Amino acid sequence: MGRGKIEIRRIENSNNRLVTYTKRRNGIIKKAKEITVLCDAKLSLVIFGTNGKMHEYCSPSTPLIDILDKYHKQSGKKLWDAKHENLSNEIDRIKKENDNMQVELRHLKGEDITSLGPKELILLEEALDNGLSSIREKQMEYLDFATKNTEMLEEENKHLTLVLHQQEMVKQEMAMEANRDMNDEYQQRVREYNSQMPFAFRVQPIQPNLQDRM
Amino acid sequence: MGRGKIEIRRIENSNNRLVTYTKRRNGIIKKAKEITVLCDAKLSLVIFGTNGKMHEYCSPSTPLIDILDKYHKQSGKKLWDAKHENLSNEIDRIKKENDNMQVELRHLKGEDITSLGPKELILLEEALDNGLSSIREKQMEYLDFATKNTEMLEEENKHLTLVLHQQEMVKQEMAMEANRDMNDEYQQRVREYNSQMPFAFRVQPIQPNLQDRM
DNA sequence: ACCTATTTATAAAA
DNA sequence: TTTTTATAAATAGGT
Repeated sequence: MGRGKIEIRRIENSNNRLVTYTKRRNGIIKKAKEITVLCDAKLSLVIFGTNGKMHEYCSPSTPLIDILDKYHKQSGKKLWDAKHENLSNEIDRIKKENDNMQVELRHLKGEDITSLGPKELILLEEALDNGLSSIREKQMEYLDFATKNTEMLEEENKHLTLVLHQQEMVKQEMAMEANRDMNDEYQQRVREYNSQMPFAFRVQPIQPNLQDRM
Repeated sequence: MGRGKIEIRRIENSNNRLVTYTKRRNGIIKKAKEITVLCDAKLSLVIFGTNGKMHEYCSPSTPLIDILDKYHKQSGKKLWDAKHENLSNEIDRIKKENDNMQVELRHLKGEDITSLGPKELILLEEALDNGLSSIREKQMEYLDFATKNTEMLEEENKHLTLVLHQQEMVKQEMAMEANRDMNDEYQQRVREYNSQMPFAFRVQPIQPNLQDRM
C-alpha cells in the first residue's frame, strides 16, 4: 500500500525505517482504537521503536493491569513472578479456610443446619455441650471468687470498723484530757463569739463526731 | 476500506460485529508482526473480544514480561506494585477476619476462655444455648420423622402379612381340591415309592406347608 | 468461507 | 519533518 510494494523484511535504510515505523505505529494505534469502538473489544498495545521510545494504547476504562490480569489467567503464563502467585494462592487458601470457619460458626450458632444429618447434629450437640460446661465452669470460678472476695471484704470491713472504733475511743479520751487542760476563759470566749453569729458560719471542729461535746 | 464506508461506532448487529472483529483482529496482528520485522520494533498486543476470548501477539524473542518491565519503567505507572500491594492488603484483611473467627470458634468450644469476663461469658452462654436449642429442635424433627416412618412401615408390614395369609388360604383350598381330584392309584404309587427311599431324597411338594396332609 | 468494490494505509517523492 | 499522491492492502457487505 504505497507507491511500490515492499517485502516484509527489515528496512535497512535507517531513515526510511524510522519514517515507516512512525507511520505504521500510528496506523496500528488507529486500528486498535477502531476495533475497541467497533467491536467493543478490550485491548492493550505497547510498542517500542528502535530508539527505545515507548508508545501504548489501552482500551478505555480498562486499566492495563486488568488486561494483563486476564492475560495472566487465560494464557497460564506467569507474568508476575512466583511471589505474586504465592500471594494469590495464599489468598485462595485463606478464603477457603474462612468459608469453612464461617460455616462451622453458623452451625454452632444453630444456623443453616437444614442440610445436616443426624450424626452431624449429634457431634454439634456434643461440641456445644462441652462448650457450655467449660463456660459454666468458668462462671462458677467467677462466682466462687466473688463469694470469697465478698467474705474477705466483709471480714476486713469488720476489722477496720473495730480498729476505727478503738482509735475513736483513744481520741475521745485524749480530747477529754485536753479539754480539762484548756484555758477556761478562752473556751468561754469561743462560746460567746459563736452565739453571736448564725450557726452555718461557726467554726466547726474537724472531727464532726466530736462536735456533740462542745 | 470496504464496499461501503462505516462510521467508527459500535456495530449493533452482533453477527457483523463478530465478523468485523475477527477480520480486524487478524489485520492488526498482521500489522503488528510486520512492524516488528520492518522496523525491528518491540511490541506486545493483547486483545479480548466480547466473547472473552483472548488473542495476543508479542514480538519474537521478547518475553512479554520484559516489555511490561520496560513499560513499567518508562510510564512510571505501577503495574504489579499496585497489584502486589492490593493483594497484601487483601491477605491482611482476610487473615484478621480469620483470626477473629478462630477466636470466636474457640470460645464457642469453651477453649481459651480464661481471659473472658463474666459478661462475655454470659453472652457466650446465651449463644451456645440458642445453638443447642436449634440443634435439638432439628434432632426432634429427625426423631419425629423416624417415628412416623417406623409406624408407617409397621402398618404396611401388617397389611402385607395379612394379604400374604389370605393368598395362602386360597392356595391351600385350591390344593385340597386338586388333591381330591387326583387319581387315587397314582397317589398310592407315590406313597409306595417314597417309602422305599430315604426321606431326604423324597420328592417334596413345592408348597412345604402342604406336606402335612400327605 | 470466499469475493470484490471500495475505503484506507502507506511507500516514495517532494 | 510533513504533505502529496500513486499504489498496495484491508475490509464491508454480499454470496
